[in-house]
Amino acid sequence: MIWSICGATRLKGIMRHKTSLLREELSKALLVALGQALKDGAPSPAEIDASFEIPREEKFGELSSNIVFKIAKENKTSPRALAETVKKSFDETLVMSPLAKRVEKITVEGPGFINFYVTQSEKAAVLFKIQSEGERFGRSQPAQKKNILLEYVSANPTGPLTVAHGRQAALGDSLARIMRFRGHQVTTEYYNNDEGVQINTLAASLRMRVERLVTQKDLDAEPPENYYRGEYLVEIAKAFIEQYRPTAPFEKYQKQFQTFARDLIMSGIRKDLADFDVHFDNYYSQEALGQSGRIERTLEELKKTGKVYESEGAVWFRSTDFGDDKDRVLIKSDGHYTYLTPDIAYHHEKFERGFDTLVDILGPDHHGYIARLKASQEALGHDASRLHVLIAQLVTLYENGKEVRMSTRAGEFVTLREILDEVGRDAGRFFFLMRKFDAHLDFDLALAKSQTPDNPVFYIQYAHARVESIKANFQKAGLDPPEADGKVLARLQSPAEMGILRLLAQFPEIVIAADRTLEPYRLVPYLQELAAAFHRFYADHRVVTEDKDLVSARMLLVTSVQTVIRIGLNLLGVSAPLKM
RNA sequence: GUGCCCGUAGCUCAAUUGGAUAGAGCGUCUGACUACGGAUCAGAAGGCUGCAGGUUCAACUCCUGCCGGGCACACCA
Repeated sequence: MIWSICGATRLKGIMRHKTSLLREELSKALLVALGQALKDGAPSPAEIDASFEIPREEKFGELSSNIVFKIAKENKTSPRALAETVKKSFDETLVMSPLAKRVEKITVEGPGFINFYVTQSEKAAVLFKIQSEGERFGRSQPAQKKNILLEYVSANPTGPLTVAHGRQAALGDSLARIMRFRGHQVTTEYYNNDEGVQINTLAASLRMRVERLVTQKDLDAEPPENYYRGEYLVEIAKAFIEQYRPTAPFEKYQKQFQTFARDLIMSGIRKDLADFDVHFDNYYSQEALGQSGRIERTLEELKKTGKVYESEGAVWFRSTDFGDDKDRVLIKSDGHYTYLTPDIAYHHEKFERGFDTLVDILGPDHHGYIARLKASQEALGHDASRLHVLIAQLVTLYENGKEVRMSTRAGEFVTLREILDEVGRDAGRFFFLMRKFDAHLDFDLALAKSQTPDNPVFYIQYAHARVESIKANFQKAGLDPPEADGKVLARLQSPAEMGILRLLAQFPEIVIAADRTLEPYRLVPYLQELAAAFHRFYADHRVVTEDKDLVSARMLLVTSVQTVIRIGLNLLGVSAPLKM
């Protein structure tokens, strides 16, 4: 049970609902001050709001505005001089304003930054907010609620998931969590390439393995170049033999070859994903798409746009009209579709299902694919800027400083399953998400496995567990439930405590940024910093003491840290253990 | 050759998307436990942000040209 939301804390504060509005209040006050300083040519409220930022360093206050830089020139004054005038005017009105209780002072620094410093009670008020909102803290309403289809992993069922897919899975799942947390409507989908050339190749590869096993010939020979060559197919071949007891001629099993490996591999993929705690709302079958006739209909629609032509016996899409660097084949001269064609129909269908935003997560080999896919949707009348294609870059595994070879032999690779077995779900996910998805990722297996403070996952999780033991200690002491009001919270004064308050207040902004940029990794350095601030506090502040008010205040502080760490880890898909 | 991404401390990466004295972790060196979990904490050293120009009040960030690395450039999927 979560201590803070089971009613143990009584909030007597009267400032509970004020905190979120401070920025707006300051915005208004600044506008007034600017109006007096300038007489005409004052910026719009939106411009002022956009000029606010959270200063990197604590000594520059809680909020900072760079508005004067934008308007000093057209007003023929220096930024610094304008800022001073604004400050003067602001100070004069502040005295009589209700803001006086919340804003301690404003200063002009550097070339003209206007910095706002808030009062201790204002800073501490974030604790009320966290206590009352609980697990929903940080969930600010997006300006625009989106209805998003997030497609990710979508690995061909021709082999087990690799580390690369693991990264995509971690990224997609975390993004879904973040977007949902923010209030967007999200549907997750796995596009299953369950028919086509690669499945035919898979069938042929399986047949070869079965034939070799049954006839006991060429068992150690390298499979042909274009076949799937992984050892996993030998296992599948054994299962096939177990089930069908095949005998020559093997042609008669063609249908079984076609589906057996595919379905077995797909169920393995689903199992891996489930163990990685990744779940999809839909699995979308390409085979079903083909049978529905949608591909043909989409082709007809494309033809009507006049962007389709025939040449050299093939059917082409004039994607160059939409910025692609060359036209693309839709139907090969042998009559088969290219890979692109069903995918165009699939994305068209996604838009037609009513989603206003599509997000695809693809591997780095799909880089050149984006332009043509966007071109096709543009041609079909969709807004291509609503299709976001994220390319998750490659993962290199290291163990004790040495690279773990991705392919020692043809068809051999490190699987997601191995990562799960080696380092576990939490560390696996965390490490996959630690870096920007479009940057190459170095994954240190030894570090991920280690249970020392060097390992960022353990460092953060430990902070969460540590709060739990403080709570246990508090209960053991048999103290009354903490009571909190402004007077009690005023006891939080030390730099370590103020640093934590500052970080807690920033959490909502971090979530917004992660959502806007589709970058879950932004939570990682934040959580590391929050955990570090907590450990620092812990080192020289005792929570459970004889001082009743101080105990209340600090209990509120540490449980708030625990709540925010839990929310943050949860958004990454990493567990927040109470004991380790 | 063309297009996209990247070049920041010895190593792995940040930098609020154009803001203030470029920050963390690891590694190196020096310290702290009869206290709620030392699975922790404090301190030091370490930089011409690949190079050269340009735009700006302000450039790691944007523009141009080089140098170095990665990826993509199929009637493959």
